[in-house]
Amino acid sequence: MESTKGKALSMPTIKRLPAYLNVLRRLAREGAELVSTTTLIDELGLEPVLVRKDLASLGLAGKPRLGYPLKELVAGIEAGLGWNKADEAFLFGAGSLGRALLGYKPFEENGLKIVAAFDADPAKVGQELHGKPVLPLSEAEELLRRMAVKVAVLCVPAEAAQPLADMLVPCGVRGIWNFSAAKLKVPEGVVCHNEDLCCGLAVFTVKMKNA
Amino acid sequence: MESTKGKALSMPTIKRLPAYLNVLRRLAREGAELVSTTTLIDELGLEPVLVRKDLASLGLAGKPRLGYPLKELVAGIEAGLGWNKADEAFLFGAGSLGRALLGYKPFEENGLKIVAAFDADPAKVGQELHGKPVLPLSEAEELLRRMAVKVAVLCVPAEAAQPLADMLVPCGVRGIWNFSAAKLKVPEGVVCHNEDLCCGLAVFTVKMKNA
DNA sequence: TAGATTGTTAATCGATTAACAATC
DNA sequence: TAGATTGTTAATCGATTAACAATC
Repeated sequence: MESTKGKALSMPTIKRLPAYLNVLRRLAREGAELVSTTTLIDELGLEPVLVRKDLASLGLAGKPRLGYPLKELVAGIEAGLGWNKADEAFLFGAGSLGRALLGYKPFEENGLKIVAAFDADPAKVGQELHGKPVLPLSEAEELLRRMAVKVAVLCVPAEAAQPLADMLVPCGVRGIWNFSAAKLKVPEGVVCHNEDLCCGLAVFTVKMKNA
Repeated sequence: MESTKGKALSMPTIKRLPAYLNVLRRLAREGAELVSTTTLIDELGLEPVLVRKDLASLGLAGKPRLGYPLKELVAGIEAGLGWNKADEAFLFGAGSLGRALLGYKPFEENGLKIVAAFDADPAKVGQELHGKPVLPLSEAEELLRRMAVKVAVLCVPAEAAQPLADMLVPCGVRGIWNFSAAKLKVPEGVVCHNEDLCCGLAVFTVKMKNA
C-alpha cells in the first residue's frame, strides 16, 4: 500500500537515481522546464531505455518528442527515495569519519539531518562540529527517547557496533546506517544498512588490476 | 593472461570478498588453520553455494569434510583483490572527508597507501594529518611524476574534479577513486571509480521507507 | 506529415538458487 | 562405512538490452 504508483524500485535503479537528481537539479537551477532523457544519457553515459524504465518505475511519464516535466521529475525522484522529508538522525562515534559525515552537505540536502553526535571519549565531548554538539554517549538513551529520533549513523569501531545497536533499538531507533566493518544483527522491522568503504576500495583495486 | 586461475571475478563477488577477509583474518589471529564455509555463512548470513562459488572463482580449493586452508584463503582473496601489494596514492582535497580518508586505517591494510594530501587552499597546507603532509596543489604535478604515483583519491568539490582529473592523467595517474559527485571523463586505459556516498544513502532511505 | 522521443514487449545476459555428485 | 563438506551442472530469477509500437 505504498503511495507511489509504479513497480517497486530495483536496487540498481535506486543507486542510479541520485545521479539523475544531481543533473536534473542543476538543469532546474539553469531554468529548464522540460527535459528529455538524452540529457541524462549524455551526461551519465547510460542506456536510454534504462533511464526511461527507471523513471517509469517511479510512476513518472513524459511526452513523446518533448520530454519530461523537470519539476515533476525532481519531485518524483525525491519522493521515491524518501528524500522529500529529512529524518532527524544521531551520529555515533566522533572520530575522523564521524566528523566528516557530520559536516557532509549532501546528506542534509537529501533526507538525512544529523542533529547531534555522541562519543564515549570524554576528550571528544563538548566541542561543536559543523554547528552540531558532541554529547556524551551516556546521554544518548534519554535523548533518543525524548526527541523520538529514529535514525542512527554508526561510525564507531567494529567491536563497539553491535553493543551500541543493542542499546539503540530499544530506544526506538528504526534505521541504522552502519559505517563500521561489523555485520550487525538487528531485530525484524529494524533496517540496517552496511556501508563498508572497503567494498568500494575492492571494486577500485580490482578494476585497476584488470586495466 | 592474468596470473590467477579461475574465472574473472563478478562484481557481486568482488563486493563480498572484503567481508570474507574480515572474518578469515580474525580466525587466523585466533589460530585456526582450516576453515569451512559454514563459518562464513553463519557470520555473514550468505548462501553456502555462493561462498563456495566465490572461492572457486579465485581458484581456491578446499577438502571435502575438512574445509579450506585458512592461510591460502586469505592470501588468495588478497591476491584476487590486488590487496597484497599496497599502491602509493595521493589524496586531493583536505576537507573533512579527505582528512577522514587520510587516516582511515583499513585502507592502509588493504592495498591503498595514501602518502600525502594536496589542497588548493593555503590555509590547509602545511599541517600534518595522521602523519601525512598536506602540500600545495601546485606541487602535485612534479611530485606525481617524480614519485611515479599512479593512484589518486579525489575529495574535492564536484566542480573541481574534472579539471583536476585532466591534470592528473598526463602526470601518469592510472587510477582515480572519485568521492565527488561529478561523473568524470577519463581517457581509455585510466580507471575511474566513483564512490558517491549518496548512493549508499539512497539505498538506506528506500529500505527505511519500505520497512 | 515527418521525426524525435516516449513507452512497451520480447530476447538476452548474468547472478543466484536448487539439485545432486564427488570426496575426504 | 557413514556423514559432512566441497564441487558441479541445471533451473530460476532479475536486470539489461534489443526491437518495435505509440504519440506529440
